Amino acid sequence: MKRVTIYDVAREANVSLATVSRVINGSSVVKEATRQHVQDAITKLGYKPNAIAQGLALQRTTTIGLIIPEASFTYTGQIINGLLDVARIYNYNVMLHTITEGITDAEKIVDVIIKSRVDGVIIYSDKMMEDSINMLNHYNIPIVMIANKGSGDSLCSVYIDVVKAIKDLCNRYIGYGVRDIAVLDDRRNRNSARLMAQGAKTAFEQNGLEWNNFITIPNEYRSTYRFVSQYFETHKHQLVIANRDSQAMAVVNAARENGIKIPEEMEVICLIDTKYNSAVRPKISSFSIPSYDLGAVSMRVMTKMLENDRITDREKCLNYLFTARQTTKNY
Amino acid sequence: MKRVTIYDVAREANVSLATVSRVINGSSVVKEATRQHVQDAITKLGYKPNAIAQGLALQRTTTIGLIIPEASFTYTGQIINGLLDVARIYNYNVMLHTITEGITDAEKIVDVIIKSRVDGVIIYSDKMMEDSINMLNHYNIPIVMIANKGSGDSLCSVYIDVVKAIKDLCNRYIGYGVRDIAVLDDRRNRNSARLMAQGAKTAFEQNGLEWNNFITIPNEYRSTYRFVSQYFETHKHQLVIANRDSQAMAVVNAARENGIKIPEEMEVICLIDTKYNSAVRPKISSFSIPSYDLGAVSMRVMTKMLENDRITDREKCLNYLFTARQTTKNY
DNA sequence: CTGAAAGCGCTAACAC
DNA sequence: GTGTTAGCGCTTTCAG
Repeated sequence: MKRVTIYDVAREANVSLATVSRVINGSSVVKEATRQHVQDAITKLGYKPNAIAQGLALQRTTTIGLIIPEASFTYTGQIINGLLDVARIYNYNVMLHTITEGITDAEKIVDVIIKSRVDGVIIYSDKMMEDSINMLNHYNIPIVMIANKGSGDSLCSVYIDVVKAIKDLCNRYIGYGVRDIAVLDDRRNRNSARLMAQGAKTAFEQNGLEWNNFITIPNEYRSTYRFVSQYFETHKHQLVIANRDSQAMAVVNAARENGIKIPEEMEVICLIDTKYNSAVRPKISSFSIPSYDLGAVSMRVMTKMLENDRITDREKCLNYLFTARQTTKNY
Repeated sequence: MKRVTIYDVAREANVSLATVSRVINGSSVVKEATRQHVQDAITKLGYKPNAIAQGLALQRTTTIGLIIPEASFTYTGQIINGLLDVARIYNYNVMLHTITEGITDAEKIVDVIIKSRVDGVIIYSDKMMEDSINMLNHYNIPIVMIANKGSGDSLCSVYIDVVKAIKDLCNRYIGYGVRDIAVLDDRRNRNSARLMAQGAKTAFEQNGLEWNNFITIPNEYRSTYRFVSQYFETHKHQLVIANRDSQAMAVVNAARENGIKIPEEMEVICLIDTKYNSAVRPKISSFSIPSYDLGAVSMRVMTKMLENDRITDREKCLNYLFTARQTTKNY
């Protein structure tokens, strides 16, 4: 099927291109009769405007780039859903890029992004992408960071205050008399792990205590489980805070296999929970991160930047909520 | 930063646009000296070709559209990863679209796809989307379907033979003397459930037996778990085959809560397992669907279609592999 | 080997 | 209200 262009429509409707253009862009100056005429021609020919040509003429593509870490869809999925739902409302398309830590070269991805002339880019980022962000910033392209605080001229962010979440949690437990609280590393999201540790440290310091219970996972272990199953042969804590629910599950399984009773002897809490938590026994006590909102809000922020709306808050902090389940005692 | 165009480069290098164009497209006719000269200008100015303008001139965008069902990233994630890895190799971009059954209007998404002028579209589809596929076919745009067999003029598919997988499995169990095999519905993927049932039915028929052990999940139940926890109060099977591992987990949990011993009294197997299966106890015996390959192969097929390579097989069947774990006895 | 010029499909002044 | 026309940035004949 030969692609039909605006010329074909113009000829069919006996008007000029300009008029057709006006009709498809909903300009109000067109006389109703001719507008109808053009509409008919459009449907008759099955004409669909060429977004590429529009993009070239308008210098905007109504497409945004989304960059996410590879293989992490379990916890990025909801973000994407939220983002796409909002994008759809505003008629934006989304170009998806993934990056792999240690493999993807910042330069390469920036290259692709810039060439594709997206109107903006949303990055679900770890600290590792600082490079890309700096380079993109140099091109003056609007950026929204998810999960990382920060802002700038054409940079906004939507994040969850991890530090505060963990700090408040630790403060509560310290209040219960608990002193042995450990934070488990997450090699897939080192930054989040770092923030959790910071929260714990702050809470302890506020109570005049010292904290250095960060459990590092050495690189040689292929999975969290591999490591913790060994770790809990010789360790035990009153409370272990993990990043993802899958890690918390690994902790629970490993601890139990080593005879540690959950939650009686050791409690486990995670920061990010996915729908799998509901299928798992015991259900992990967790924070619910509003992932969907994270995506939806960042896309909305992006549209504001692109439409030059006044942005009241360039750093949007979303709330988390703690839900006690089966891996914590109920004090 | 003002965007630098091919003109700027041409001026800087004291050549014509045509020459610059030749250089960036690697044409071999350019004299090495001028080519170097142009290269220098390009790096000096930080020039990056405008893919939109190229798209308009070449009538191709090196972008493909990917359509997946919303909210299903747990089992689509690997597909996307595979697809993007291959796309990256061939320098294709991927535009992501999600559809929600019953909500997204097929017409609307086709509209968006066509307007965006992608070179081809890959659809991870259930039978539901026949409409969209037909409409797209009408526009003569190359299509690759994932998970659904079928082919046509500009249509290829990459799939797993679910029927065969389940048929073989059932045949084996029938050989063990097992007769009470049930297949659990999946409301999120009715088609897959249907194919599983077909496989079971075929196996039984091949053995001169009748089969009608399909467990339908009524719509009023909000989750598989809600339903099965009730179901297993009054039912028990020798083997239950579920589609997703999360469903299998629900079955295991529900059965146990009703005093049914797994795997001694009832075995459970699922078709699709995600990485969560490894964090769960008991580990579900399952087929491993080569999701990554599903994505990677479809993208490779797509590049072949787009590059007009000879395609030997328009319907590519990938292999599954059964892995016995803790929810099956080892016969 | 390189340059001039037409065209890809559309928008947006500027005329009329 | 509608038409004319000059771009948007790039590729690609066709000359030279």
